[in-house]
Amino acid sequence: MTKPETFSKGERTRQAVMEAAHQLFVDQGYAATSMRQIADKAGLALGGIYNHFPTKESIFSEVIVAYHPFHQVVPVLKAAPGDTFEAFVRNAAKSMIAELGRRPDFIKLMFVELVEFEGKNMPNMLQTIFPQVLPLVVRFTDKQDELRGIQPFVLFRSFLGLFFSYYMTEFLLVNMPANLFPKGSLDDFVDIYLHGVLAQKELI
Amino acid sequence: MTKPETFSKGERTRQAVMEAAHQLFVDQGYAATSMRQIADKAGLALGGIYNHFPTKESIFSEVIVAYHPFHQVVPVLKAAPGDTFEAFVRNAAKSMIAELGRRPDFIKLMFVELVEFEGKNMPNMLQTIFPQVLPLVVRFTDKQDELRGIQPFVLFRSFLGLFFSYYMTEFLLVNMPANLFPKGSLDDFVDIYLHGVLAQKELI
DNA sequence: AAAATAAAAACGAACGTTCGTTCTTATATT
DNA sequence: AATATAAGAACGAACGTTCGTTTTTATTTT
Repeated sequence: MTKPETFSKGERTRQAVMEAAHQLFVDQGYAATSMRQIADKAGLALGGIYNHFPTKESIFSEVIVAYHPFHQVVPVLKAAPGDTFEAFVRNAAKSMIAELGRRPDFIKLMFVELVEFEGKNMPNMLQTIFPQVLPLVVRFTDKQDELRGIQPFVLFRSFLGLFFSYYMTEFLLVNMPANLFPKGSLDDFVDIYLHGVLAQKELI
Repeated sequence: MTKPETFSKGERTRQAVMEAAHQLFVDQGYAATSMRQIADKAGLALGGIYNHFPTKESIFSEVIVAYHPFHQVVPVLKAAPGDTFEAFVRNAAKSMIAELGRRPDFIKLMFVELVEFEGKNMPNMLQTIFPQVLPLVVRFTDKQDELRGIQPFVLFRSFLGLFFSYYMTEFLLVNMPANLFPKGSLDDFVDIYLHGVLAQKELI
């Protein structure tokens, strides 16, 4: 008598609504997406949605939480193996980019929230995730002896910033006409970061 | 009789409409901003707008072009002084962050466009700016002898990425509750970048 | 197992409101 | 006098939400 493997009818359409809404929000933004579009895409009538969600905003709230990429990214960073700082960075960067790469919708979703809900009291992606992400800074403190005495927070922030920007530009380059900007390799970025923070010593 | 210093009445209200629209788009996004709000903020009646702009979209197009931050950033990067690569990077980073800091609306405006107009054929900020930005890569090629043999494009992209992410996180941290993340200093980022790309040698 | 009852879910028309745009009329500007 | 601009009422379409009702699913009673 464990958790039922089969979802109830209600639960299934609830999921369908959220998935449809997620796609539309990512494609068009929040305000430009209508309840009718959501209903059509989810395959039910307009009024039926309101058996599962009280308002349009509540759908967005739940989508934000459910499709939060840190559900995948945080554990990956937390568990990235590596005896040395270098090994950790190489593994962590690769895993993080790989996980994010599976979620090309993430940036759009984050931007939609930033653009259309900033200032309103909504479950904020960044605010809700910072408490989760912050403990990861320990992984940048316990190998201090190999580094050039940079503050752990700066280490962490530059790590996230550099590789997030790699992910973001990679995403943007895909949507560019022609290859104005040649795609790069992640290894180059890892290389730059490691040379940037490690004490002068041999690198692999 | 050169260009008139005094703007005609029409030109002045035209500017007022654009400024009002810009503020509202940045605050609320495009779809969530109504023509009536724009009219109110610009201080004229709804119908009056249509003497100057044919559609709401046309207002957005012109706002995008007029408020494009690269009008300030590109020249700054192009002219950043520096005999050595290190001096150039230090000056360029500082100037770029300073210029962007004067335009906290930029990120929002870029995101609004990305979120609400991607796919539609509009004057795209990134697409129109890449041709302008691309020539700047030469500043990363003519000092190759000081560097560790990294491809110029990778140099450039990691430079932009690292410092743009610095700017963006600085922007986000301001809108954060409390100081979950301590603010950093730009110098740390410059330091990391320089160690990351320079050949092993003394740094200032 | 069958029948009766309750609960959940789906429907689609209709509500009042707001949207972008157009139109007509009045007022400044030149 | 001619032109450009402002005003604001009017338009139909679309918006999010509510409504009463029907249909489906689940639970209880025989």
